[in-house]
Amino acid sequence: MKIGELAQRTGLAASRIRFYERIGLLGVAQRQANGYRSYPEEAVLALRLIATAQRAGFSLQELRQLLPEDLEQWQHDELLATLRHKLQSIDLMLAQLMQNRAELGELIAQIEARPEDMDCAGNARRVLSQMRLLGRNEEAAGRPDQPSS
Amino acid sequence: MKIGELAQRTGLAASRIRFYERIGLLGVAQRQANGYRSYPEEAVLALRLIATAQRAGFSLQELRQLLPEDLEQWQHDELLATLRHKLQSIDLMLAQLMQNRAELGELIAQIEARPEDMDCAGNARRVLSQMRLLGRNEEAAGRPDQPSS
DNA sequence: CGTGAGCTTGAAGCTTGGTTCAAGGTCAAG
DNA sequence: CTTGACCTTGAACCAAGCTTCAAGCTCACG
Repeated sequence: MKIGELAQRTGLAASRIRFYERIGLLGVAQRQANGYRSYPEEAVLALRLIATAQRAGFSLQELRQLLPEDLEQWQHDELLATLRHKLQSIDLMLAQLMQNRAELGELIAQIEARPEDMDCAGNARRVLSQMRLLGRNEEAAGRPDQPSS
Repeated sequence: MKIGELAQRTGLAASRIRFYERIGLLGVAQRQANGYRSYPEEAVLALRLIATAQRAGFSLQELRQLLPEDLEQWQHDELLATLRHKLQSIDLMLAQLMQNRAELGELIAQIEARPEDMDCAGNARRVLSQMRLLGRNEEAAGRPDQPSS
């Protein structure tokens, strides 16, 4: 398929696909006789993986390192090793994402921990101070500020 | 505390803290008589929160919108909704990645459990085509997305 | 007093991840 | 055989998110 179709099917701009090829994230595409790039079906999946991984927080740099070079001349053992390596890297992505998730969850919990406890002065103040701190950090804490350190 | 101490305690560069003030993500810091910025204790928490949220995938733009000036009348529901939406999208990424992982695991198992089947051309080709896809291409589940502006 | 560490400013620079543009070549339809 | 959609290239441009630089002020210490 030509780049336009690939772009349409992945939802990525053609310029972006060319860009990925330029920086070596995608292999060099085959060419038709007229010079047009020609992609196999799998390219759709490849690009979707890249997009997903990006959303998962991976830089293109990282992805380039994670995706091995030329599969054409792979031998069996080598292949298995690479696949397993890939599995590991996916696990790594998962770990990172789950950490992201946990951090976000924490954030939510902190903010959520305010509904009824509002009248609990201690908690309220804690939450409030965090909220305030989100707004403008320099207010409150009304003490003069001497060269403290 | 002065900016240097704040930087040290948050692990962020002082330039970065000034940058956040410049773009309005942090409120304007109070000044000591000599013109030095002076931060309250809470600034430490504020910056950590920002850093955490960033790691959780929020842009500074988003954070600025999420953390409006007058937190006093902050709409918790709105904020919580946004955070939860973010959480969902992380979960979606997780699901996609886990599917990738499962498929890859299957593939490895297939290849491993293939002592004699090698001469079965059909199977070999199927496996090979999948392998190829892992090389410069890779499979993924998911839908298109526009990660950046 | 002067030396160095730390603070100030604005402006310029850098990296990442692309998009846009200009100047073309290709191709199917009318 | 022209028109318009689609493709090619390299180079320029862009936004986000910082860092670095230059030039100067402040402050504690010996």
